[in-house]
Amino acid sequence: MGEAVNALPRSFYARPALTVARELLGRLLIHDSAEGTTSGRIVEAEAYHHDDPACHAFRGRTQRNEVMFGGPGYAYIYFTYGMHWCFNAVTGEEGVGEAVLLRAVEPVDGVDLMQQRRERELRVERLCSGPANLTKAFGLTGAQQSLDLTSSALRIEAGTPVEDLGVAVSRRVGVTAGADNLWRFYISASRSVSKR
DNA sequence: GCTTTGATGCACT
DNA sequence: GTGCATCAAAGCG
Repeated sequence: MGEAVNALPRSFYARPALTVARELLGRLLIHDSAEGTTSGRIVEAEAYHHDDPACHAFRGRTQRNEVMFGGPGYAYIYFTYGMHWCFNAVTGEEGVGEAVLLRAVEPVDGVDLMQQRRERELRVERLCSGPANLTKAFGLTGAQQSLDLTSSALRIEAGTPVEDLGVAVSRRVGVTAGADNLWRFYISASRSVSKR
């Protein structure tokens, strides 16, 4: 609990969102909470490059997207559709405004806790399949806003990077602006990917 | 201020 | 495959 020696360093995030999104696959997302620890292997991520109309930071700094400009390696968590939380890792240099949306992980530790939080879903491979499913199973809300992913209760460790051959690319889910960009990456063999 | 939209998930057909 | 719940932030004027 609380150990961050294996967490990916800030330099990992201080690169373009496109690069970081692909390289986050296979990594380990960990959240230590009062209820216990949950962790999972990242199997799906989308890049939101600063020069992209679909990116929350595209039109400049606002109260909502402030964290995206605060430097790489921090958690950007936002509320959407009136009921869902989504979790991003801020990427690029400070002041740029871009991030990677984590869309799905394969549960590793804390499966019982995830099932309690989800209440509904019983199949393990689907507990964190989808950006809002993931945040619910991990207990992530605005309370974790801007936590340091390199050294806090919410962090990402090295895990096992995937071979290029195991990575599939597609359009991002639910995006209208910049829809043609193939900026969604996922591990094609994983049962936990949210959409095919 | 007032309206529109959305990086969704789920129930239902 | 389709429709809906539900509301904060952005966009507009």
